[in-house]
Amino acid sequence: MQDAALALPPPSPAPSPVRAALADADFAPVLDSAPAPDLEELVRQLPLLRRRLKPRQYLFRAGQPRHALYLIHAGFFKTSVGSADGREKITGFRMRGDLLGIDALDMPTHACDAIALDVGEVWELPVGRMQALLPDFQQRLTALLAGEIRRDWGWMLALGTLSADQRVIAFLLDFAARLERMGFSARCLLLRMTRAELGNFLALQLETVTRALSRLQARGLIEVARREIRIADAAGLRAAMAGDQ
Amino acid sequence: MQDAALALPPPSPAPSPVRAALADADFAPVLDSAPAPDLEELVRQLPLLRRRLKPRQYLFRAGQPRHALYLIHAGFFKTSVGSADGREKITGFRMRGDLLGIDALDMPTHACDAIALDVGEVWELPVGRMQALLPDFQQRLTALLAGEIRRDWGWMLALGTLSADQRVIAFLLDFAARLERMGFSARCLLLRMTRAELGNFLALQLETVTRALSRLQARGLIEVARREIRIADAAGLRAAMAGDQ
DNA sequence: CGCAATGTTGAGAGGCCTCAATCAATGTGG
DNA sequence: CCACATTGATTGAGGCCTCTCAACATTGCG
Repeated sequence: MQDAALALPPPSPAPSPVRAALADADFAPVLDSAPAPDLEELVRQLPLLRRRLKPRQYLFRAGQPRHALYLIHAGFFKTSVGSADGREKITGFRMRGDLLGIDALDMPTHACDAIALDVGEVWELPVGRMQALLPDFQQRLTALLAGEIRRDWGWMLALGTLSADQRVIAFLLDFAARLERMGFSARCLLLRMTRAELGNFLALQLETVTRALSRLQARGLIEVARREIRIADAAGLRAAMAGDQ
Repeated sequence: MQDAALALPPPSPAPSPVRAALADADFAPVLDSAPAPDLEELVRQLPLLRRRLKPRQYLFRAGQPRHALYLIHAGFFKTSVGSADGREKITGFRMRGDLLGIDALDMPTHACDAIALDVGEVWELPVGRMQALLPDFQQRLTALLAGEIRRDWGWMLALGTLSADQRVIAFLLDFAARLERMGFSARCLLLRMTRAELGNFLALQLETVTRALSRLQARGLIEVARREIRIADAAGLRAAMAGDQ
């Protein structure tokens, strides 16, 4: 659901059984038969520790002891992994409703860095107590983990098969779809990350991101003003991502 | 643990708290305090359905109903995802001990294709019954899911920051490490996949893979004979991946 | 044995990277 | 309140790595 923008058309009436299984949206009707409420809705009453963060502040770092999971209540975050020789890769941009720290559920310490991109608030979920309070908490964790895997695979597919312009489009469409799910406008995006961070995530140099945005603007598909991006022609973007360069 | 080769040196005594948290090996001592037996060991007695596959045969395809999980008992497999417009990406090469299908645990249908690279045998694990039989089955699933996420992140980092030669080295070292864990030689690799499949996984063209292998051979680091690869200088490979080009 | 699939190597082109300069926005201190 | 430094974004020029297209060798199989 989160990456609906990545897997374009609906399941094709194609040769092999089914394709494009990455689009969780295809299965939404099935899953929604039991109207599952938000995790945030469920834990609203609980006396959770709430933590506020300033821009650029670390929520946690790889290697630090893992005390709990963190449900994002407000703000935007990035998660990243690093290698010993200094290389670094942003693994995702996270927003309200996302759960941070699940990737290290089986470890005593965190496996990635989590950094606030602006002011943010997270709710601390103690895993042990949660399982007692919410009977299906483990199920939810499993679903979130599996969903993260599919999301990662979707981006691996995108980064491995799309050109620079197409990757930027894929990001814009995905970001717009996620904002829309949160009730914001899907037309007017306010990027919370720098060009360098966007390039890191998309496996591009920051100059290439800038140039791609300029090209898309020149084609009349978007309007760029620093970190504010208006989507002028969503259909055109989708076509440009699937069709030609 | 599976990708020890990806995250090179041990945690650095560096500026920020800790780095290189991707190396599960760092945590092995902690986790091994409770000597966890293989999943295969645990289910050996159970009356599981065993399925044999021929080379190039699909175990399952994206979109097909998910009946169970599949524990690889013999052979090598690849998993891949596809987009509606025909792009495809191999998400991993799987071998004995790996569990196939967990990425769709929260869905009624599979989220990827699983294809045997040679003759193979899988054991069918019915999720529902497993949870009754093995009290910590859910825990194991969680660990496997989280491990897959970290593994994916490790490769996203590699593909996003390494050159063609370095990516090939990363693959060879990872493959060797996994074979060694299974009791095979870490010096003599028999690749089960074509150059095209390897290139797809590493986000390279097949010719680039061939050229990279040739260059590594010319530098005396490996010996290539079609799909048989002898690692002549493991330390040199590691240095070439971290250090220079 | 001949065909198909796979792997290797070469030549050329192109997309992205690297290096560099410029500009805008922000905030800091005198 | 403004000079100044800092950060981030944009654009240009040139080079290199990888891709593309092609030919050829090798292996395996019907």
